[in-house]
Amino acid sequence: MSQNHLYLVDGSGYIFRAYHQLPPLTNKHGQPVGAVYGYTTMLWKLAEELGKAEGPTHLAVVLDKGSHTFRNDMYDQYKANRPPPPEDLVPQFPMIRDATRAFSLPCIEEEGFEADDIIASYTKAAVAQGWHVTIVSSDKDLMQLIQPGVDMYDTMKNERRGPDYVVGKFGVTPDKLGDVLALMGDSVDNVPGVPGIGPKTAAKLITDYGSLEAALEAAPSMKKSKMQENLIAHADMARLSRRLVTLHDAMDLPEPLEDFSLKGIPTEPLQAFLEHHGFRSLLTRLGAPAAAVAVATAAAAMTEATPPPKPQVAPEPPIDRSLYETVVTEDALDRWIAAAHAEGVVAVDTETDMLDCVSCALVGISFAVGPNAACYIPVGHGGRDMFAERPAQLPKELVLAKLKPLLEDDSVLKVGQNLKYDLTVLRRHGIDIAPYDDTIVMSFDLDAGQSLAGHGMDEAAKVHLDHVCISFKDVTGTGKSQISFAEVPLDKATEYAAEDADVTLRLWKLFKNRVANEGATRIYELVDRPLVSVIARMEHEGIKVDREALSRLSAEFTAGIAALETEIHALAGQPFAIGSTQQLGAILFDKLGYKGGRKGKSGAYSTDVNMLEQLKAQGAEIAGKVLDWRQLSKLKSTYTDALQAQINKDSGRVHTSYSLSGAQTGRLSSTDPNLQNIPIRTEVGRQIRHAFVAEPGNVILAADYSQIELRLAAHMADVPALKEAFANGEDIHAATAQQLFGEVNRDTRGRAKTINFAILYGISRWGLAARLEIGADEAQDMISRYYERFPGISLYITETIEKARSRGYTETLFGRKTWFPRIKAPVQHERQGAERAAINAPIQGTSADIIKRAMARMGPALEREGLENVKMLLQVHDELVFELPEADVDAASTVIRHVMESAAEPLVKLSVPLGVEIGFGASWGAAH
DNA sequence: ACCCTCACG
DNA sequence: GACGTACGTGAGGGTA
Repeated sequence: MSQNHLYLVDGSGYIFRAYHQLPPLTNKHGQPVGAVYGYTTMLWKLAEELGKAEGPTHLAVVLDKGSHTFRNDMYDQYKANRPPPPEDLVPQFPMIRDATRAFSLPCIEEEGFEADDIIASYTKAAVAQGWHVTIVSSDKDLMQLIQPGVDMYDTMKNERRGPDYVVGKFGVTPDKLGDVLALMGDSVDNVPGVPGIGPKTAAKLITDYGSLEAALEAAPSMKKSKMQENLIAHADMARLSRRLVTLHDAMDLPEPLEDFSLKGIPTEPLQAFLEHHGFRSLLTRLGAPAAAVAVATAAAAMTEATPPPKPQVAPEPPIDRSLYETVVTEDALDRWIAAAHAEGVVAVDTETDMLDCVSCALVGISFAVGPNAACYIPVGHGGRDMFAERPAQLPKELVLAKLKPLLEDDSVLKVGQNLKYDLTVLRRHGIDIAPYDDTIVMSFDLDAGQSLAGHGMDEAAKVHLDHVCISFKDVTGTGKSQISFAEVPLDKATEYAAEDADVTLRLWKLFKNRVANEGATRIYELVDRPLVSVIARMEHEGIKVDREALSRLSAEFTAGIAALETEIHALAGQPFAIGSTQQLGAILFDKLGYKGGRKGKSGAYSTDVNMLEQLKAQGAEIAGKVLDWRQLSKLKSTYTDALQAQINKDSGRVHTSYSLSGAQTGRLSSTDPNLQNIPIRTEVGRQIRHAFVAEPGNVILAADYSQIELRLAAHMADVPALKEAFANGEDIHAATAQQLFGEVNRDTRGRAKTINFAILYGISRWGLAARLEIGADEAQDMISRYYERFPGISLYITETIEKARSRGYTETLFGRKTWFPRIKAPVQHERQGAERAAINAPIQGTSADIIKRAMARMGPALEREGLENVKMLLQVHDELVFELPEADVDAASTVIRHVMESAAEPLVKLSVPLGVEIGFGASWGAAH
C-alpha cells in the first residue's frame, strides 16, 4: 500500500441534504426513511470506490452529538435561530447509526464537539502522517480544510472539490475562507458577521487587505460608506464570528486513525438492514439470492424512489375462505404469532358483541399475514348467555396475554380497517396497538372525493380487489331476528372475520404503494395516521351530560310546542301536522292564500326559513309561529331527547364517533350523536350547551381558532391588506368594510362579513345578492371591488379552478388531495357547483389539517408539562374542548394555545399568525 | 330510501 | 340570459 487515503464522512450534514432532496419515502413499518435511503445509497457509492485509485483505504462516519458545544459557551445565540429538524426526519437520526453499523463502518461522535471539529482534528492528524484525506461533505465551513492532499467529495453532485472550487465560489483560497465566512455571517447557524456584507464584499475586503484583522484595522481609513460604518461598528461581532467559524482541530482523537482501516463490506448485517427497510434495488445489487429478494418484495411492498420498479411478484391468489383457520389451541395461536413476527406486518380485526366500543365485549380477533393466510381466534362466543352452549375456545386472558407483546412490538406493523375501533376495544384490555396503519385512512388520503372509491371495506374490496365480502348482515341477520356476533357459529364467524383481515391486508399492500407513489405520504404520516389513536382516546373519554338539565329543558320545550300548536291550528282554522311540509304548504298557500311559488320538480311548496320569514314580513302571524314551533321541535327531538338516550350506561357519559373519512375536505365528522352541531347561535338553543358539564372539581375549557379560514385564505391567496390586518390584530370584517365601503359601521361591517364568507365558499353574484338582499348587478360590483382591493383573491380562484380541471384535484398546504370528478361535467350547474367546492376545499382542508396536527401533538405536549389530567374531549372543526382540574387551567391554557398556534409548523410556514381564544367554566356553555 | 329542514363550523 | 345555489357536515320527521 503506497498511500493511505482517509475518507471522513460528514453524516449529519448529509442527512439534512438527503432529506430535502429525496421524496418522503416510508418503509413497510410505516417509518419515514427517505433520508436513510439517501444516506444508504451514499455509503454504497463510497463502498464502490474501494480499491480504486482515489478510493478509501480508511473510512469513518462522523456525526453530531448533543446540541451544546463550546461555541454555545462563546456565543449563546449560536445556532439559536435554527428551526427544529422536520418531525419526519427526527426518527431517522438513530436509523443513520443503524445504517452505518450495517456497513460495518466506524462511527465517531463526541459530546461538546461538532462533527466539523472532529473532521478537522482527524484531517490534521492524517495529514501529519502523510495520508491523503477526502472529506465527504458539501459544507462550506469544512472547505477551510482543503489543502494539498485534502479534498472534498460531494456525492450528490458527484463532484470532487479542491482549492480551485473554493476560489471560484468564494473568491479566496481555502486558508482565507475563515475570514470571508466571518464577515459574511451565516443566518442558519446564526453567526452574526457584519451587516450588509455578503460573499462578494467579504472576498474583496480579504483580498485587498490580506486578512480579517487587517481589514478591521484599516476600516477607519477606508472611504466613507455604509459598509465602512458597519465594519467599524460591528468589528467585535466580526471577531466573534471569526472564532465561531474556526474549526477546532486539536481535540483528542476518540479512536486511532489505524482503526478506520477498510478491507471490505461484510454482506451479513447489511443484507438484514436492507431487508428490514425493504431497500429492494440495493438488495438486488448486493447479490442477495433472487428468492430472498422476492420474499422481501412480497412482504414489504416497498416503495422506492427511483424508478418505481414493476412488481415482480405473481398476482395474488383469489380469496379462498376455505383456507382460513379457527384458532382454538395454544399451539396454533403460537404459530400465528410467530408468523406475524416473521412477516413484520399483520392485519388485525376485532369482533365484538355490539357496536358501542365503550361497553362492548370482545368476542374474537382475526389476523392475516398473507393472501388467504388468515385466522380467527374466538374468545367470547356464547359468552354472555349462560344457557347457550359455549363452543370450545381459548380463554380470553390467555389469548390477550400472548397477543400483547405482538400488538405492541415496534418491529411488527399492525394494519386495520377503521382501527380506532380496535384500538379502543383492546386498550380496555390493557393493550396499546403500535405501530399501526389504517386502510380506511389511507384510502381517504388517496381518493377523497373520487365518486367510485368508497373507503369502507366492503366497497373498497369491490372497487380495488373486485371481491364481494360476506356482509355483517349475512352472518348476524337483521331486524328482530338479528343475533350478536357472539352467537354466530365458529365456522361462519371465521369465514367472516378472517376474510376481513385478509381483505384488509390485501388493500394495505395496494394502498401502501400508492401512498408513496401518489404523494400522499406527508398527509398520511404527518396528519392523519397519528390522529387515529388520538381520536380513539377522545371517543372513549366521552363527555358528561347532565341528564336532569336536559330533561327539564325537554319538558319546557314540550309545553312551548303544545302552546304553539294550539295557536297555529287556530290560525289555520283546522288541525294539521305542522311538521309536514306538504300539509303546511297546503294550509299556507291553498287554504290561506298567501303568495308563494311551487318549487322545482318535486312540485312541492317551499316552506323553508326564507319563505316563512318572507310571509312573516307580509304580516302572516302563522309563519312566525311555525318558525318558533320548528325551532323548539328541532331542539327537543334532535337534542334534549336524543341526547339523553345517548348517555352510556356504563360511563354515564356521551361518546360520539368521529369519522376520519367523513368530509371530502379532510374535516372530521361526528355521529351517534353528532356533537359538532350542538346549538349555540340562539339563546334558547345555547341552553343545551350548558348541559355538557365537567365532573366535580373539573372545568370545561374551550379553545377556538379565531377566523382560521379567513387567515388561511389571506395566506394562500397572498392578500397583503388582509395579512396586515391579521398581523395587527384588527377586526377583520371591519377592516374589510373599510377597504370596500370607506367607512365602518354596523351595516358595512355586516355586509363585509357576508362577503368575506362568500369568498371562502366560492362566490356567485346571485348568491351574494340573495344574502345581502340587493340586486345581482350591485352584488357583481361589490365582488369586483373586492377583487380590486384584494388582488390575489381572484388569481387564487382562477388558479384553483384551473388546477382542479387539469389535474382533477385540489391540494391543501399539507398536500391533502380532494378530487373533483364533476369539475368537467357538461351540465353547467353541476360544473359550477364543483368549482365552488374546489375553491373552498384547500382552505377548509388546510384548516382541518392544522387542527388535526394540534390534536396529535396535544397529548405529548400536555404530558411534558405534567398535565396528564387534562383530557381532550371534543373537536368541532376549529375548536377543541377539554375537561381538566380547575387548578390546571392556567398551565393548560398556555400549552393548548401554544400547540394550536404553532400547529402548522414546521411543515408549513404561514405568513399570518393563528389566533386562539380560550374560555372555561362549569359547562361547555359557560366556556364560551 | 328519499326529501325537507335545520343544527353546527 | 337564467339557475330562488353560497362550502362542509348529520339527524329527525314526514312521505312514498
